[in-house]
Amino acid sequence: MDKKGEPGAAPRWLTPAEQRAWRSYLAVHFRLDGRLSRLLQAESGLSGPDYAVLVGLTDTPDGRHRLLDLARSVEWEKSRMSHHVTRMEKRGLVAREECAEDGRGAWVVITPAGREAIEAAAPRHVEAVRHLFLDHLTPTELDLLTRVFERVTARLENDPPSAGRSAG
Amino acid sequence: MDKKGEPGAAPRWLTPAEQRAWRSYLAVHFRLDGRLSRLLQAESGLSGPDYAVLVGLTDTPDGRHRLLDLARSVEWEKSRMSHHVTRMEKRGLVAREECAEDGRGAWVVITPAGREAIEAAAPRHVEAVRHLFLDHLTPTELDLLTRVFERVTARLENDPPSAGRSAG
DNA sequence: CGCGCATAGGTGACCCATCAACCATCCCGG
DNA sequence: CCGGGATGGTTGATGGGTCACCTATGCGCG
Repeated sequence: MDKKGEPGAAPRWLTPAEQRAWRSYLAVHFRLDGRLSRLLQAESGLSGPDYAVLVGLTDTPDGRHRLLDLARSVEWEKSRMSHHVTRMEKRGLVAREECAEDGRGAWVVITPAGREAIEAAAPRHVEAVRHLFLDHLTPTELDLLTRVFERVTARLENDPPSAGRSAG
Repeated sequence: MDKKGEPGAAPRWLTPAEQRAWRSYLAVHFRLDGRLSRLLQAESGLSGPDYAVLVGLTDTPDGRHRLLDLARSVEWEKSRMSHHVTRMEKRGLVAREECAEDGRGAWVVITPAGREAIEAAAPRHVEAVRHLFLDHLTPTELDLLTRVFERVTARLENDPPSAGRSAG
């Protein structure tokens, strides 16, 4: 990461403080991700994506969502959701149902087995999130982190993928 | 994410502030990741992992590392590194060489093409990291984030994967 | 009504990551 | 000098993610 010189386009390398910040972010990102998904898998037989889908489904009273809505709620593309639902269907965690109002549509419904799975998984997962992350922040830090990250997310959203900078 | 009641084991759900913090973290994580890797791919024809490998290789003067060292430097398992090196080898970005000192060993060496690739990619990538993330933090925030994240990483490291909590 | 575009969803190919073996070498003790 | 564990690295199966493309339905407009 620390490259020197190389002028010509004057790349503006990161300052040491920026580097450190960025690397610390990456480190948390990688480790936390790995730990949480391995725990989830080991303790509940669910992958991170499985968990996300089931959480998405349980936030509606009847445990059903249109496929694309569900995809949007966890920020996936429809094709990923379609593939994933197919796999989860085979494992009996969710089911597809036809949609009367819209002939092209499909409902994704959580099955009793799916409900059991997430009800077993959720408390442990929440514990892990606390234990591995939240518990190490003071309330002040938690608050600041929230504000910063919400701001970053907002900026990411009104800066459309292909614009912003650089000709490309 | 907001589940209620469900006593019996008294799961300690997240407080609203904690939920917000956690969700803001996840949002940044997903979006930033997606954006950065798509940019890298589009502008330089490198994936995130490709970039990480090349960066790892260029931090030594002769652009070579033992496979396992390289894996450790980017926090991968050896098998992932082996597979990835195989693919990058086919694309001419790196090469494998036999290791004289240790008969089982293998060197991974960056090729001239690899060097070109990363020298083209790095400035753009750094710009993107700034533009999408660092530029939205004040120096104070940057600093606090660094401290918090370094602390979290440290805790993750001395809390071994299978210990810490919960019977299982 | 019929054209055409937009939208909901599915599919297959390809790449990537993980896991569980596996092989070779090194090194230590006897 | 041999047996065995540790170490360095590879491989193949499998599940997951992305992309490009395809189908079918909905919907507006002339």
